[in-house]
Amino acid sequence: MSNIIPDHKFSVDVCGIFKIAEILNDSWTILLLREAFYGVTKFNDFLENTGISKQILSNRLKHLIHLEIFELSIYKEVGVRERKEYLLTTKGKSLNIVLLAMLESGGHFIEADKDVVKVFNKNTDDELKLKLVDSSNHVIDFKNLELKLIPRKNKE
Amino acid sequence: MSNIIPDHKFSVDVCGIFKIAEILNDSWTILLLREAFYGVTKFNDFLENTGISKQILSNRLKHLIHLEIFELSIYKEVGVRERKEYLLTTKGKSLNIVLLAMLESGGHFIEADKDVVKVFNKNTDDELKLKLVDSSNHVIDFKNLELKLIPRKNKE
DNA sequence: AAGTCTAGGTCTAAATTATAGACTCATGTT
DNA sequence: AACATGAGTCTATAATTTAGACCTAGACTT
Repeated sequence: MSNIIPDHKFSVDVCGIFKIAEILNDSWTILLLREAFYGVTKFNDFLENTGISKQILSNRLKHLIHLEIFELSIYKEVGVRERKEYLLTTKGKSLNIVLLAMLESGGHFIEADKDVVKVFNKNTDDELKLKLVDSSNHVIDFKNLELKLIPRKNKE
Repeated sequence: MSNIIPDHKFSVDVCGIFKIAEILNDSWTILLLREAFYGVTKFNDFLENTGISKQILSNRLKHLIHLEIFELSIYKEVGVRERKEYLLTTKGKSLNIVLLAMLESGGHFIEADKDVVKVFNKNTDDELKLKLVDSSNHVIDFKNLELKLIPRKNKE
């Protein structure tokens, strides 16, 4: 079987992949979210960690705020000038699953002789993988997967 | 806690997220992979389903072949001209987890009154979610997660 | 009080990329 | 022979990115 999600085709506006494609418009945005998930919040830190230009950073942050992925927060410590922070909203944090999937999947594209970052249970040191689980937390194989369109329209 | 992956910061070339950012250079690439996962294989089908231009489609397909995500396959049925197919390689299929994460997470960005696509167990109709599981397939909460750098360098 | 430093930007010109649409070219069909 | 189709390429225009100079307000130094 060639494709993982066979015999399904949904219109563009009901498929979350399309929404994410709109959000992750370019690879800078992915890198900014990566920084955010690593805990970065400040303009200059995004700048230095990613090598993005100020112009693009400014545009992308505005866009991500507009999408309610980041929110702007001003914080002030005594004796220090106030600083701006770009914080992930709840909606923004919901993207963590995408970042974790990228971390896991991207490992396959790192050269075999390079070190690689993986995810572990910090209590047991067991390596963790993303899998599909049902409502009882049982792992379900990809081949038993089906996509369905859930209607949410308010009709009158 | 603000960030899901606190107190970690790895250099760019050991983090799979960076690799994926390189691969998903623009949103067309995400949409092409989406089509591929839905089973599309032909140039013209990618063209019609996504609205991408021929030029960009041609470039992106070449790039994805270079990355070993797609492979070119020629197939021929009797009495019909031979056709080209762009098939996902094993490496390409390893991106399915990212697409599934996008599907799940992207649902949060679809307007509340719009229909939305979700993932189900086709045998039981139970809704499926992506979660981190350990080697015994036990679900582990995000807050018990830790990132570690796995050395793979061949030293002599 | 004058000058300096810093965070978080904006402005500008040049280089790069994207886009639409016309064109190509080989293989099949009528 | 004429036409259709798949899978592209070519070209000119439009839009984006990039690097780097410039800006501004608040705090610090002297």
